[in-house]
Amino acid sequence: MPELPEVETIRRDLQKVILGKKIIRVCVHNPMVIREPSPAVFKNNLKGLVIKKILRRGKLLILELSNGSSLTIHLKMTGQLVYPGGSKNSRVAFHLSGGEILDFNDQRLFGELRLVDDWRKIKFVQGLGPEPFDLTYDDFKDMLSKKKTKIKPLLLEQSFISGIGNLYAAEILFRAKINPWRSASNLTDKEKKALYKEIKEVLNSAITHGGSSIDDYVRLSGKKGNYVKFHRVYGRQDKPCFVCKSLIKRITQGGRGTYFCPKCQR
DNA sequence: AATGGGACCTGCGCGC
DNA sequence: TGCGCGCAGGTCCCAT
Repeated sequence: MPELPEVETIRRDLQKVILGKKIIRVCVHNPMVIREPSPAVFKNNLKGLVIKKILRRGKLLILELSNGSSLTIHLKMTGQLVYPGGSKNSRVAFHLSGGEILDFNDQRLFGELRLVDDWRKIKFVQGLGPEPFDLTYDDFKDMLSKKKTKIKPLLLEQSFISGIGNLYAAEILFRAKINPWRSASNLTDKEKKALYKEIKEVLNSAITHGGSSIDDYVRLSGKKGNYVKFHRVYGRQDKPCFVCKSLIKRITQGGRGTYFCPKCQR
């Protein structure tokens, strides 16, 4: 489940190997993942364009191209980018100059590829909240005080803050010692400060270690990310807390699994 | 505004 | 062995 750290890891990986390469040909093996324009136009218009810049906004990957348009990629749950690729199971294969292939794989077909004139105008992008690393503490504090929502679902809201998903929300709240049921506006200043600090630290550390390879996520090379060994709560239901030995709980909030330590997180 | 549910998909692990 | 079911969670959409 690629979240900000996984997408940023892929962005950095891509930057090292495909920047400046030309898209020679696009093979669409499953048109479902191409959301705009039509698959035929998508294929045709990408041909001959050079990859000029590789950006990330929230969990969205953006490849800016030589004619000013952009290829945007949302991996959703099971999307992967692999290079050098060439897998028979890929959904879309981008043949690049130099002879190698960039594969877009996606088991569950939730992923979204778009070719757009201006990525900033995509509805999804317009709805995104601030990037965690651009956010000042004062702004964050204000944002929290205006929300009565439970803090865990709030962290998942991309319009509130962009890039955090189910896994990192759990890890961040554990490290900030905040119970997932707490209301955002009721957090103490100390808790808000801890939360602000842990959002940056957890995401940063996860990027440093190449993201968390659970389920389908792999880096561009196909290798796994190493952050799973730093997980404190995610996926650790009924296992002892690393801090206090209480058993980690799994509850459901807004239809999503939430892992936490009932003793450390009050 | 907050909250809950279903939809999109598919493979996996479970119980029978 | 094999079948059906629930589950995983990013995002959108609808209902309350």
